[in-house]
Amino acid sequence: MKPNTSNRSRLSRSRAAKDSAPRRQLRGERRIGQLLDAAAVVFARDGYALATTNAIAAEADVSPGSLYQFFRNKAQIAEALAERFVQRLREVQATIVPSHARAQPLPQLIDSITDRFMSFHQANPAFEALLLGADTSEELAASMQGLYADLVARLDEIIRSRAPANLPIERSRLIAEICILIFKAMLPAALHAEPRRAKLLAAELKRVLAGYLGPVLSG
Amino acid sequence: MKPNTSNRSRLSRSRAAKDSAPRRQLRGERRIGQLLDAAAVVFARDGYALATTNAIAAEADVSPGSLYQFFRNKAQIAEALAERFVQRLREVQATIVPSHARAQPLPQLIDSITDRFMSFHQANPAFEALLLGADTSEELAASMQGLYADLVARLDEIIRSRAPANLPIERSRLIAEICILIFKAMLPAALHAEPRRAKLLAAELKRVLAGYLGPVLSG
Amino acid sequence: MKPNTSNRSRLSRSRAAKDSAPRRQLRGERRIGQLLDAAAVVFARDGYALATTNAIAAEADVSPGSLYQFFRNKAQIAEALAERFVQRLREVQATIVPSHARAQPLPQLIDSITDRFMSFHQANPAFEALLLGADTSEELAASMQGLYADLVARLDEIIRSRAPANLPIERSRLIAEICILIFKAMLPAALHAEPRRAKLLAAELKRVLAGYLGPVLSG
Amino acid sequence: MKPNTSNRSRLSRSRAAKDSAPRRQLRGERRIGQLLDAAAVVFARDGYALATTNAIAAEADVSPGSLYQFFRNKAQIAEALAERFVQRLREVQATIVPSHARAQPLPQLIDSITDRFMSFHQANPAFEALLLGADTSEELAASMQGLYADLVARLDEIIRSRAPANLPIERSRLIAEICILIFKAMLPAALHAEPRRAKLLAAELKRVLAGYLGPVLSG
DNA sequence: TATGAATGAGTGTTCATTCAT
DNA sequence: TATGAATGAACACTCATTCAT
Repeated sequence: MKPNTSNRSRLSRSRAAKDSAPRRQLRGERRIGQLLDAAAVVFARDGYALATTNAIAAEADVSPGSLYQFFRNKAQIAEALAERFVQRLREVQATIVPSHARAQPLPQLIDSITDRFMSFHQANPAFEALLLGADTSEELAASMQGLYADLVARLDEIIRSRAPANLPIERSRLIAEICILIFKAMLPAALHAEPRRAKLLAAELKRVLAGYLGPVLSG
Repeated sequence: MKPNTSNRSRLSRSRAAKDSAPRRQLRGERRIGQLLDAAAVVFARDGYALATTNAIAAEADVSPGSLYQFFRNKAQIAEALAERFVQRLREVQATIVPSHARAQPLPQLIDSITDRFMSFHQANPAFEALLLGADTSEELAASMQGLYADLVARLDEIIRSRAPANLPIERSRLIAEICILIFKAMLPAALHAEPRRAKLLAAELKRVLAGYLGPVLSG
Repeated sequence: MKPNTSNRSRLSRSRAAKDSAPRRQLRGERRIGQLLDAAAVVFARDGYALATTNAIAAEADVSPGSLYQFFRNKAQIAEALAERFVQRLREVQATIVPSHARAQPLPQLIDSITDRFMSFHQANPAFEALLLGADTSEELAASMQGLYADLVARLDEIIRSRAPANLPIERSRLIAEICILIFKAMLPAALHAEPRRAKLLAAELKRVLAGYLGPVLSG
Repeated sequence: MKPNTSNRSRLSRSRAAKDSAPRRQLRGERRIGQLLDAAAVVFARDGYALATTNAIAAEADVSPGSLYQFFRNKAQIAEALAERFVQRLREVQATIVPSHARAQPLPQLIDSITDRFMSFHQANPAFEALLLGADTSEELAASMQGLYADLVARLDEIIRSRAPANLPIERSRLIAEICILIFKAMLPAALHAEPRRAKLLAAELKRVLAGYLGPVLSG
């Protein structure tokens, strides 16, 4: 969310006195928002590799030059967008309260969690493009990796809260990772299928997870 | 397997095979092989979208024009490569004998099948790029779709051979599809991980499948 | 006259014209002018088919990319150039006043009209390349067709103003078309000949037209 | 008709003793015939500039390499084809007997001549492509120029045979040239029009020529 | 002599990025 | 700060021509 810092910090310091600075900054944030919205649309439509910065600028109703006022390059747009998704995902995660999680029967828990993430993806189709765009920058990969680690940690926490105490830490972490991998796997199929099939796939996904987690957790 | 036919067929049909023709033809086949090998390297390295035909030609130590003697365009290279993978995969499939499959205990069956496919992917890393390259041509997509359908059918057959007779056909098909999806999901993680972790992931994958299939099959 | 609209319209509509916008727009128009001038030179020199967009860009002292900021493709350059010729030709046509036309003796009328068009072609040698480039786009063909229709209509009008009232409409139209065909035919010969011969050819052209129109018109 | 002479003469001399030489030569002539037929088809279809040597070779059911055994380059194919047309045209010309020509009334004479040439063009559509392909080689241009000169001379002869004796030579030549120009002008229009319109145009063409020649010749 | 693979400069076009205004 | 023209290297692909066989 602080893109192109190297260029801007020097400037912003020397202008801090002017009273129009905050407004300008605000305008900048709004522009960044516009651009990320546009990027989300374009990435979702064309995929990361085929998306063009000009298309993003056009979608944002902004000149190509303007885009580069806020982002160093195409990769950084994806990174910023990923960061935004991270924040939104954190909000989704926040709705999963461990204390609740412990109280529910397993199938119900799986249900509620998968449903939450599924609808997050439905609402943010560009996230998938970023997730799958394997050829993006290292920084984006790192960003996604961070997000992934967060998710894993969260899920790990939930798993551990229901698992027998003697479950090794490495194993619970691995299980968490696997669950996310499985989810990621079924996501594109479920998202792009027609509704009837999508429902079937979602139901099956839950069965898979239940079958996997059942033996480990207290059901 | 006879690429760029459109350019060549008119000639080849009406001309009798001369003395040196077979050798020349051989040279052509070898070139096609070289080119596909090169394409596999480049696709695996850069992904389909970022791979350039010039890079493929260079990797094959061939001029760009030469490449187009055998392939109509970039997409057709991917298609031919996919076709090649399809054939290799069919060979892998052929080693999975249903009668054997019925005789084994479930975990062992899962083991042997996943190991086979896993090592196929290890040996053919470009296959992943084609599998994931969402923006490829429709024909390639169709080709991959055909391959996918074959796989599903095969797996379905095995599942049905072990499942209770009253398992609805649609459900066994769906289960087969899900198994493949799961496998596809874990593939990149397992392939790109360091060996120790790869082994862990593979083991976990088998647990997932066992957990999923166990309740359905007699095992 | 607003080339490459498809790329630009989305932006330009929703953005208010800023202070320096008109100057920039002016620069754009000037560039378009430069490019069309360059295209005229290259088309005249090499013909449409052999003319390359890079050559046009080079002739205009502009990068190849720049050219595509204003024109979608090679065909559109030709179209824009044709449009420009159409406008210039319309101005030429405007100098042919029907009332005058009626008053003059036939040979003098033919003289003035052919001279006008002849010098138009001398001043715009690229027009010939476009007129003759059979393999150009459909849109260009349509554009030229429209121009042709205009010319025919104009000439038809003049012919009818001098012809006996019972001359069938279809016939006067046909005569107009023939006149233009003849003119078109003699054009390249006259344009590329050395001045002395050019004069002879022009004189002969007038005789041809007079010989053709004389019996039909009251002259 | 002696293409690529520089390469071949040396060879053929040293092989003249072998008794299979004539047969080989015969085969060569046949190949050249095939290639020129193919070139005619392709030039007529695509125009000179867009025609490719590979397309010609394919149309002739011959390899690209073979083509270059007989022709130095693309331009030379056109030249050879032009030469062939010249010969065929000479045959057409031969059917126009000056003694007959003198005996006929002018309109009838014009009729018979234009009809002959018109049907020649209908039978040899590639000739038009060569005639119009302004961007071809200088040698082809020269070839066409020679053909043109022949035609002019022939027509000139006919004109002079009917004209008053005091008609200056330069003028009769010019008249002949103009007639051919006019014919050339109306040709494409007439050839590519639908039959009804083609007939109208042909009739009009004759009127033009009659109107032009009438005052000069004894009708 | 015939083949068809091989060449490589060149084509039209794109697009991430920069720059003058 | 915003604009959009400008850039130029790169891309997919073509084709006249050559060359090994």
